Amino acid sequence: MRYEKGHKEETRQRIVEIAAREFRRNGINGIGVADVMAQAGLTHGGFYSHFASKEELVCAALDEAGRTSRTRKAAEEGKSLEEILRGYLRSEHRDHPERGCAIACLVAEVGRGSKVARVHLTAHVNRVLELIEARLPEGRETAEERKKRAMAVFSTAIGSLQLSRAVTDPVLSDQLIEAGLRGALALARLQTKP
Amino acid sequence: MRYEKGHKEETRQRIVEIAAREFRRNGINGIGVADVMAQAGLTHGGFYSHFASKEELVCAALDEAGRTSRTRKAAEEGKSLEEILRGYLRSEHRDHPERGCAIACLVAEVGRGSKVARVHLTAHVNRVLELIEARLPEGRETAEERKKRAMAVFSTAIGSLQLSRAVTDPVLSDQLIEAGLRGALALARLQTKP
DNA sequence: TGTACATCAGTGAACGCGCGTTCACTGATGTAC
DNA sequence: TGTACATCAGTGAACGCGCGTTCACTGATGTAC
Repeated sequence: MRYEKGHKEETRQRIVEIAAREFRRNGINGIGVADVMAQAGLTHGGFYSHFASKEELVCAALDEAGRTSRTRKAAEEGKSLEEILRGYLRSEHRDHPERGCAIACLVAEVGRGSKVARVHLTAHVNRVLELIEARLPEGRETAEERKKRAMAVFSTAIGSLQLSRAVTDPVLSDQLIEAGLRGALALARLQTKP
Repeated sequence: MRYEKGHKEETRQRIVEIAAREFRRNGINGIGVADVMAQAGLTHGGFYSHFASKEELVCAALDEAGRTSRTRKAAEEGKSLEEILRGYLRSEHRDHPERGCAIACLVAEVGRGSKVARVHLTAHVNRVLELIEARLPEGRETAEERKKRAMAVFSTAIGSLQLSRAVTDPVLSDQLIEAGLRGALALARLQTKP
């Protein structure tokens, strides 16, 4: 064969990594297949020997973003929930969506998109929720209550991050991040009642 | 003149209302100028006698969505924050983005878009935050603390609404809404500490 | 060892399509004389 | 009162462009004999 063994897999991986970055930066509609391929040093025609469609790339990119998520990495390193949330709700994350949380960048767009992509996003969401839940302080609550506590924490985090990115007032933007952090931390400590 | 006085204004208003609906439903990139005009019973060519560009329509639609926001309406009717949040975090709202919160639908996309559109979204965000803040239970906190409390409440609300829309598991979706509601209510009651 | 052939990742022209935008035009009405 | 002209919201063909996708092809290498 022309290329060493594993070459194609490496190329595919490179494409997926670039896509994961560019989709987060520009939105799925904001970046084209040809652009991704060019960034990988290839021409657009070769794309379809790796993927059946752009949608398939979207799914692979969502998985990749989930797999390499810094939140997950922090969790694996044994960081506490507070540390994880502080890593998530900071200006560096706000200013660099391309290497940040894919859910915050793409929830709405994926939500409007194909079922398959939504399934991949859902898997990612579930993993993050489990990760948060496992790090919640103990409490006398049911498993479902606990799960909902994690959901509220994560909702606060992605909501404030997104708002902080969209808003034009830099002071407001900073406040949103900080408010989100405090809120998420407070909810993590809290046992919500029905 | 061919048309009665005010005709053009009425047409423009019709276009803006349809755009506000369709942008929320499909995203800004998901609906074209020609489509909006067709829904208004017009042809696409006439669009540019009303607006200089699609971007201008986006701004007008964001303003319209803010102006006719059900949250704002509920607030004007004297509803409490709890009632407002219960109106926001319900399955009906999740299932009908087209007549719901434009911020939840479009934060990310507008955030990636033009400065002008972001300015209009920011104005909308500020109005919602003021509205929440004014309905927060009293507390011994600074004005800024209070404002941040409102921010955390709103972040939780839009975050959980968006997640509930994107996720494919209907049980999880319902849980996300409920968790968001409880979380937002808890944060509204809470005085977060620095 | 040398030659013919098979393989296959990647190329680049081409396709159809939808988009935002432009523009010469229409035609019903109001206005001027 | 009648005629000529001005107005202007809306029409629809056309524009250039970028997109996702297809496909015949290339050319370096491995394999068969």
